[in-house]
Amino acid sequence: MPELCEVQIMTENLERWMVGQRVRSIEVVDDRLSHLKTAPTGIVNRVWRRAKYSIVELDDVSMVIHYRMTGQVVLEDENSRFVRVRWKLESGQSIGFMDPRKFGTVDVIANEVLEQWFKSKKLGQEIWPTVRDGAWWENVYTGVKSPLKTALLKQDRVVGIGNILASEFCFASGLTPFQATSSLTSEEWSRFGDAYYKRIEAILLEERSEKIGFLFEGAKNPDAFQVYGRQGESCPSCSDVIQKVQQSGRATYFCASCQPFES
DNA sequence: TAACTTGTTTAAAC
DNA sequence: TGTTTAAACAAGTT
Repeated sequence: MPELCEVQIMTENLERWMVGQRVRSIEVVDDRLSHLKTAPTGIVNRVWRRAKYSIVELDDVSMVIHYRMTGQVVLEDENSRFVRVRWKLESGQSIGFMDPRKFGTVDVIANEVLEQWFKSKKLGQEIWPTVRDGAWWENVYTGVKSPLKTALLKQDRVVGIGNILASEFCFASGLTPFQATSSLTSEEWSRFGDAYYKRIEAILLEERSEKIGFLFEGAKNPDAFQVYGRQGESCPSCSDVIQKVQQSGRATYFCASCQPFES
């Protein structure tokens, strides 16, 4: 479930591993990614993130990685499993795209059309590292009536928030996930603006490493997650119990005391 | 075993 | 038209 924080960390890792290095060959393991067999190799000039994508930029083309549910990039070792494609570097190192459920994608896009390619995805605005204040959030969700938590998942407004961060941000700002987005006051948006950034920073701090712990089998969610996956546990800021409900077909976690809903 | 998990796209509904 | 919701899809885990 890589979202903004995890994609950011994996992008930083790819940057450290690959920039300035020559990709000597690309080894396709999963035939769904056979289009990578003919992808150009060469020096990696830049690695950057947009929304939940990592972009590995060579001279003429970029490889655009989307992790979906279970994708990860790792510096391969003997423990690497579920590798669908690997990039062999001149240094001898191998970068693997591990993806057990195979939902992830790696597109090869010519640099000259990359901007257009992203434009077709109709992606919204970034919320990190640029700090967005309450007025910005209020403005970006103008005209959105759906419940707050559902609205946060709309990638055409704001990118990077997935089902985990959506619950986390609501909790951190003391807002109910069920409130109509259009009914939030400026004061509430202001609280949201203060809270979300701190949550991202805290999660980045805890998760930043060569491997994202919670993405691996059997691993526990980070302590930095305050409500996600914690149904039945006690709320970190009061004595109430964290609840889990279905909202628009997705799991939503919240504390009814800290995030009261009065309709 | 079948339900559950997710981000994204498409279709349908409002 | 713009917005919202539901369904569908991928495949492995429980």
